Amino acid sequence: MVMIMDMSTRMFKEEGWIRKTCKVCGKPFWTVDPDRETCGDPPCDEYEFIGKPGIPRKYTLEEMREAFLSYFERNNHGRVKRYPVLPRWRDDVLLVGASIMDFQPWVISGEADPPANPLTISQPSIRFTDIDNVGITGRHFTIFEMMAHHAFNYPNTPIYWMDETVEYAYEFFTKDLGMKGEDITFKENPWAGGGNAGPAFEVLYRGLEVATLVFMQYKLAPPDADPSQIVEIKGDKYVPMDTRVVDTGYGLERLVWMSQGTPTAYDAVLGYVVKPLKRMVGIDKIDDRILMENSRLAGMFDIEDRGDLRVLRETVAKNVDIAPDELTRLVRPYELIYAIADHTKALTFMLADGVIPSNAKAGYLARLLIRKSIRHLRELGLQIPLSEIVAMHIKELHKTFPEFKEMEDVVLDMVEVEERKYADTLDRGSDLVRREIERLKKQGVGELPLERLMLFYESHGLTPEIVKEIAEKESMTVHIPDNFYSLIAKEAEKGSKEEEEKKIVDFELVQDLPDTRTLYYEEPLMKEFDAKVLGVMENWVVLDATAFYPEGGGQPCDLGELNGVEVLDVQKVGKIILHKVKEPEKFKEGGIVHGKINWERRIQHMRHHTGTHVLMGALVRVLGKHVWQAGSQLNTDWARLDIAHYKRVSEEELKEIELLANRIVMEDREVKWEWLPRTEAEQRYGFRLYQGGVVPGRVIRVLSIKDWDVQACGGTHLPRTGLIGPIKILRTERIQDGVERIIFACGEAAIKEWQKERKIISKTSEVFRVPLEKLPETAERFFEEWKQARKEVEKLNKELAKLLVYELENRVEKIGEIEFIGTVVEGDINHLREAALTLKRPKRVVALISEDSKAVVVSVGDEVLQKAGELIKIITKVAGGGGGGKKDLAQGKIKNILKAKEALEELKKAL
RNA sequence: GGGCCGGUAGCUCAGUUUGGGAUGAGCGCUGCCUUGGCAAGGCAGAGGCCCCGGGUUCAAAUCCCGGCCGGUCCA
Repeated sequence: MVMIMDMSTRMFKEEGWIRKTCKVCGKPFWTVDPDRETCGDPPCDEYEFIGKPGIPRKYTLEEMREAFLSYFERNNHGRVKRYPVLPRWRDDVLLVGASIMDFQPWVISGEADPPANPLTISQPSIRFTDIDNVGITGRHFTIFEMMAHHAFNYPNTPIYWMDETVEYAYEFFTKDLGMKGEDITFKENPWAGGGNAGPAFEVLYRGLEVATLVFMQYKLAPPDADPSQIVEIKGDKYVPMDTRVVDTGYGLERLVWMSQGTPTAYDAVLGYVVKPLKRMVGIDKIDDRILMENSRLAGMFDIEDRGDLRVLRETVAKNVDIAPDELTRLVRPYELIYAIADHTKALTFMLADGVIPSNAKAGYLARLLIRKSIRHLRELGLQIPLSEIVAMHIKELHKTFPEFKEMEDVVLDMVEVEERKYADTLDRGSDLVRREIERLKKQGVGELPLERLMLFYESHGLTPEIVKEIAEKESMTVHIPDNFYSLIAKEAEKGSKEEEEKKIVDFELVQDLPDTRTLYYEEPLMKEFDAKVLGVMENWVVLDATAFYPEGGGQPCDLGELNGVEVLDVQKVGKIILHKVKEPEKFKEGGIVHGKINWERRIQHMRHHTGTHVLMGALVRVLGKHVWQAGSQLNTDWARLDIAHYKRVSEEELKEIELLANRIVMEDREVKWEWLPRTEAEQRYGFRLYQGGVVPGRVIRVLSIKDWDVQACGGTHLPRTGLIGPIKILRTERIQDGVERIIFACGEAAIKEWQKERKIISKTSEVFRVPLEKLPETAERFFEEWKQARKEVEKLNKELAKLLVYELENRVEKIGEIEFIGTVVEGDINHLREAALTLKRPKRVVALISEDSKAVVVSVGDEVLQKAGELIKIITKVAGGGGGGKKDLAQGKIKNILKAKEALEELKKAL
């Protein structure tokens, strides 16, 4: 069944709107203008506001945002602060690309309350899909603010739906902004994405899409869905949702642009970067006519590769009657400046919100923006640091986003570090290219093969443009195909393979049992307890209550015994806890059991867990607020904490962190935990809560160390930091670009580490027979002397070889024309080879066999017909072993030294 | 998370394809010669666990497997 839906809203009926079909694209749309024939969306219509704004007064970004938010506030919507662009509350997307993503999945599923309902927000959103269009089309951004009003219609509490949504939009546009109602069209265009779908309107005005109104009411159908409920949208099967959501998106930048009528949206909203850059470049002033024609046509284009761009250039050039090359020369600097302004803005948000540049995930996207921007600056011939441009954004935007000021130092440092890294990459790369060219030239190749070009990009980060620049200086031609990057993508596809699915044990049997009471939360120091058996499945026992902590959140499960029977594993399924026991037959439903926890193990887990939080607080304070937990794993005798950080942690910093963490221990601070509704916890403590990753559930457990650290955490903790005992940092590792691993030990484990270290040191000093403090210099001296001795041996070997040579010179036998030296001597392979090579003469064959090392060497002079590699086979054939080599020298080893003489005789015969 | 590239003298790298010999190259370093002094040049010399571990082989910098470290592209 394909979705057919009546989309005639109250306003359309009462105000006499007409439903028409676009004569170009064939899609249905609503208008009050009886003469209108097209839907209003490019390319069916083109921009009509360039040079003649479609909104009576000019708005700045701040003014437009405020106009929108306050309109909806006046209409009973709660105003909500923006969310970070790095979505800490979910792990299925890298960046926030729409306002609705703030409320997925918890609010939409009903597990968390919306911060207000209905609500209004302006959410900075980042999308990379159109990155190649940015700067060129005039309307695409990698970052934009999606202004929105959302209503969450939960099953029994409807807020509002289609009628009201359309009316709000229309009233805001016409009354508050003064847009002309007859030029507004509502185009019907069902929407689907992120597992949800529903009918939607695109709101179009003078050739520009200014808003999208989505009525989310379907979700992807589960495999067991009732067939009568299924609807099909854009080829996928959906079923109705319990919660229907009004999901709108108004383009803040586009509305500002509409009000200013500038040639591009970038001029309207990024002037504070665009203007100074134009000044610095000393850009040619272009005829407005060319600029506007370019914008008008670019607005209808979607650039996917260099071929598309060429078509755009040719079309514009024809219309304004200049050569395409001339047009490119004029327009290109503008495009570069626009792209830089946009990219650095997206970067500012990402870095300030905690993205660390790296070679993976969101961090890679940050690096991508940095490198693209640097290349654009190069192309412009501008030699200013990228951080300077980022600083411009912070200066402009901190009034609206005060958090930028707080992060400024770290953000600018990250950009500088990245800039240096890229400079290194380019330096290394251009050396590589030059060497490769030299090689190719020697082979007489005049053009760089495509395969090399791709290798330079994929393995060394050199774009074809940069390679071309270097190559042409060395007079080597380079041809870059229009679809270069598509070729790379294809290449990448070949390598990717399906990921193996993790196997989860089927615990469906426990579905009907009640939730297990968690005694380890109620009484964290409980070592023994009594409970009732609710069920036994295979070798798993379920109780009504337990003090056994099940594996989770990086903390391993507790071990111990139930009624004296060993507990091997403890797992959690939903809210039911299962104990795997050695002898399940000893348990029966309804029985009472006495549980005993292996306390030595558990207390170490608690020390390490609370210690992790203490350490985290120290890391943030010493390294900066960008530091986030990227994972952690506790064990009995050590623990590790992975953190996002953009450079290696220095020895100095480590000392400071360790000291600070131990001070917090010694201050014996209070550790508290409480259960809070998700939204309330987020609003009180911010997203810093989600250090340990996303936590599920309507209420979440918040763990705080007084004035030091607050996190959502389900682990078991000590009530005071003093109980942790010493915290000892063992070492750090860089597990990935942008992620540092800190390995440490707490409590008894820390003490054991110290004892282990002392043992290593005392053992070592015993070996060297010197006091501890003399160890470094002694080790160094020994190493030096060892190297010296090795050299001495080498030298002596050469001396011995000389002696041998001297002796052997007298043992030449004549076999026809050929001189032959064949004898059994002493020495290792190096020794023999040295002698054989020194003895080599044009008409001479030398064959030496070592008595002690069984090594064989044969050297053959230039004027001898046989090859050394063949001659040595004669020896190994007789005396066993093997060997081989080239024409003039062969080496090998024999098995039977007693046959050495016989072998040499055999060889002699062959000459 | 996956793919690709790399790790040899203090530094930048040849050599790895096809296993056999580190005369390795340039820069830097030390000494001497030339010079009034400097720049520069000439001569001589020092400096290598060929990333680590295992395997194959008579033989591994070189081939295979594993690990560590660095770089890079993609999602």
